[in-house]
Amino acid sequence: MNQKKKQIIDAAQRLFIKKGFSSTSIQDILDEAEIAKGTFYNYFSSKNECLMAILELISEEIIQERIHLAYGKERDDESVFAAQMAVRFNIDKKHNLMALFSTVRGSEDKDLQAFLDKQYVMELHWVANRLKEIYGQEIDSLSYDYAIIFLGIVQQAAYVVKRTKPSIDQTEAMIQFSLNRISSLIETQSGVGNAFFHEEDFYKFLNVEEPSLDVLKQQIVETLNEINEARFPEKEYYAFIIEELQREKPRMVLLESIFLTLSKEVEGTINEGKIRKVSSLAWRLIEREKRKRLK
Amino acid sequence: MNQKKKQIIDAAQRLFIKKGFSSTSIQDILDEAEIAKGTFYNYFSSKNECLMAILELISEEIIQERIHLAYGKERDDESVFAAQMAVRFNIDKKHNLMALFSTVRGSEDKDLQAFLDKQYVMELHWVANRLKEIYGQEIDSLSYDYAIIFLGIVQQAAYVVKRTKPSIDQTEAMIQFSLNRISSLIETQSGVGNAFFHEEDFYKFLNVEEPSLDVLKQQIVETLNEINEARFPEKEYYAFIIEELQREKPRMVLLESIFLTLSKEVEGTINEGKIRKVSSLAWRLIEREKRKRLK
DNA sequence: AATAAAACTAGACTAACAGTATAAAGAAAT
DNA sequence: ATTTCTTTATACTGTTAGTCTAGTTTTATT
Repeated sequence: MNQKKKQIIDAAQRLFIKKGFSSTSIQDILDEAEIAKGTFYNYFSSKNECLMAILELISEEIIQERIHLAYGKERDDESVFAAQMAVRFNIDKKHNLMALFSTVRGSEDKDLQAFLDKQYVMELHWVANRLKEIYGQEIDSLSYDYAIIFLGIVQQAAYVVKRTKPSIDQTEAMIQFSLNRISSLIETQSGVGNAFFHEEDFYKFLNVEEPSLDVLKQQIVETLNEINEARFPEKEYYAFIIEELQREKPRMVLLESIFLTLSKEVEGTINEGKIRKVSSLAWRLIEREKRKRLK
Repeated sequence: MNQKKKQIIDAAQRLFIKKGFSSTSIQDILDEAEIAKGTFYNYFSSKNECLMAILELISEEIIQERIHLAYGKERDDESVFAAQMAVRFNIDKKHNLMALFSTVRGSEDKDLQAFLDKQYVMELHWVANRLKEIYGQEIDSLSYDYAIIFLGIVQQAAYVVKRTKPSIDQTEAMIQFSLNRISSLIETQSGVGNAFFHEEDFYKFLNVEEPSLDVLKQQIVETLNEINEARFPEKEYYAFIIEELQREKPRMVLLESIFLTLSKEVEGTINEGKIRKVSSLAWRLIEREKRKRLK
């Protein structure tokens, strides 16, 4: 990411945390970032867009952290899932984001609304798939029902906990509470009744086709090419990844491992952002491949 | 309620529905209500306060409607509860309030936040008590857990339904879905494990003591006295209520019936608002008495 | 090194807005 | 009849988002 843009985002984030979103004026951001107004509007067309950029970064951070947590562990390990769920709350806490998110939840800005809906559905997909991995493929048709119920419990519990016991960190306990309830639900009525929610519903409302595997691959290669320059020591990684993706059956295990190393390698460098992006693309690819092979 | 105040609230509500909360300026409200700026600030110190007044009215409307639905029915009738839950969604729909509520959910205004928290906790209390009535007093210690889970499911489902199938009215189906899940949860694990949430937690965070029965009675009498003027035909009702409340053991069944008739009687008159308020106070009183007698 | 293109700065400017203040007209109460 | 409260109309202050322009600095290209 561009240095100025990063500078703006950092400043904005500091201020949003400190003063809240709506009490932070654009002028405040200009002062904090020590840039001119024109520069700001060169990168963002509004405060909302700046906010979206921040939220996107955080979202990538969450995905990244979840990958690390899962690495090397069994996919049906419930405690891994619990830890992965906790990531969102911890990162929110770290960035004091709760307030930010809710600021934005009720915005009347169409773009922002669409952006949040999209993030929400991505989370929903992820939860549904993880539940399937943990409780078995037989819950398949009900996995979205369960995902919605689970997210409902977690969010509601978080809301209440935050207001009743803001001092103590109850994140773990709260997630465990929600997990107990959802697993109790799943165990007693798996396969019973019809699903109320279906995967297809979400594609429709997101207005996106699930991208094909080939499209995903191409996006990864493209992004890699953008950063693939001789002077970087990670050059071999990039070459390998691109090569591997061309294969008939890319060895996903290898790729997963490479991305993990790579994302540590570039931590703090200029490429961090792009690698994070490419890595989250790759993760989706890997997920999809695994699912395909299960069927 | 004062005529000018009502005029302002009506205008504001129309505009909030039409244009959204944050896109409605105070000037817009002045134009719509055909009043001067000074008048507005005479009644509300900000747009937020005006909004709170609107939300409060709606909240009373919901309580009122729920009372009507329950009247004469068994307290453990699940379908009554389903209908009562639907009230909130239908009224929200009627006033196009979904947007309004979420607009406000993330506000950084302290007062507004406190106001919403309070409304939320009142809803939570109500749900917890209704669940106890429906599924038996033995779920007692867990009733807040269940209430939170239930509200979580309902809200999440509503959020998703609104985005996936905004055209069809799925309110009933969605509530039934949530009810099925919560009753399945309750039946399979009632009495098992410790409660995660407790009634006391909410008193603490609301910074309110649960008002004593006497305080409730007093509030009712006071409000009644404010409207108890000779020229109103409902004079006998008021006198009777006040008298009945003085008794050692007020006959709650009588009072409930009187309030029901009374609230119909004053519909559309100048006293409607006050009666609604007094009626919701009385309802809490009646609830409390019934609970006391069960123990 | 010269030049062209871009990114950036500083600040002026407009328009919308919240909220305060005031003076005068009108209504209600005593 | 007089006082008190409410309402109006309008002016004023101060803040904000966003546009625009003219000039400067940085970066890439030849």
